Amino acid sequence: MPIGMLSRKTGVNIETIRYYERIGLLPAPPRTAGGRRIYDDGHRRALAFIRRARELGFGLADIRALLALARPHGESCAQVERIASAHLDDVRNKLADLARLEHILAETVGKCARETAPTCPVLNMLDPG
Amino acid sequence: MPIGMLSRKTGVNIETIRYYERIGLLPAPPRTAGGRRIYDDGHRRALAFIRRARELGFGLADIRALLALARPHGESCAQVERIASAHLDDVRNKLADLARLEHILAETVGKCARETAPTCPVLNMLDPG
DNA sequence: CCTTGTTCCTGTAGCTGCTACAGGATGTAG
DNA sequence: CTACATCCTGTAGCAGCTACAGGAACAAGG
Repeated sequence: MPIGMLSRKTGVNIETIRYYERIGLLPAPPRTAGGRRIYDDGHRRALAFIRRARELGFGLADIRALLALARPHGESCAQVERIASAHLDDVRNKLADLARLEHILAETVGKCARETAPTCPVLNMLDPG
Repeated sequence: MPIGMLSRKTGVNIETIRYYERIGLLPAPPRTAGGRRIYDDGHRRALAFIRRARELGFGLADIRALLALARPHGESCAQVERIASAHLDDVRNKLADLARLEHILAETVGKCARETAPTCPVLNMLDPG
């Protein structure tokens, strides 16, 4: 199948597919006589794998490692788990940061609605006096 | 004060201060005869403002707008509030996304610990079968 | 066979928000 | 007067794409 169809099937942008090939994340497919890429179902699965991993927030370096570990099926689960739980830690840290953010912002914007302050509550919070 | 002291006082990297100047976020200070930047307390306050706003997740475009609105004190609070609450929406969306992520990852990594699956649970979830 | 329209190709540059050099000039303390 | 810290400019790099420009290839209709 040509790149456009692969793009439609996986929901990954054509430019992004070529980008993944360029950085060596997705294997380069064979070409037609005219030079167009022809993909098979193996490529489709690999790209779908990458896409799901991206949706879960894994970085491309992690995904590269995961793809490598996905080949010899069976023994390397411990390594996979290490990558995944490191990423989970990361996500939890970001979550905590964002929650703190949300709290402060919500509070400050809330003051705007109550309209009791003489100066803008948002600028007030940002201004170091 | 020279740039290094400003950096220490605000916790903003020297390179970042120069970067802010280059993109027109922080006004260019006067220089010594030898060409070194000399900052005053106004610069310090502006930079501290920028820093707090960055910590709250505002983008540089938003900060540029906020800085402009911070000058004519008093009337433009509505615009400030619009920027802040748009950002708050953004933060809440990201928060929801991350929470979903966290849930899926935690569940999957949890399966690894229970060790009952024949194949790696993480790879299993990523693999589109 | 020829045209039209779509798809595809390569290569480069842009985005955000910094950070990290290289290679040199300047300021300050002993 | 010499060290040494601090500063200068300019460029290039990071993630992870996205958006062109300028051209070639293919499928379908006449």
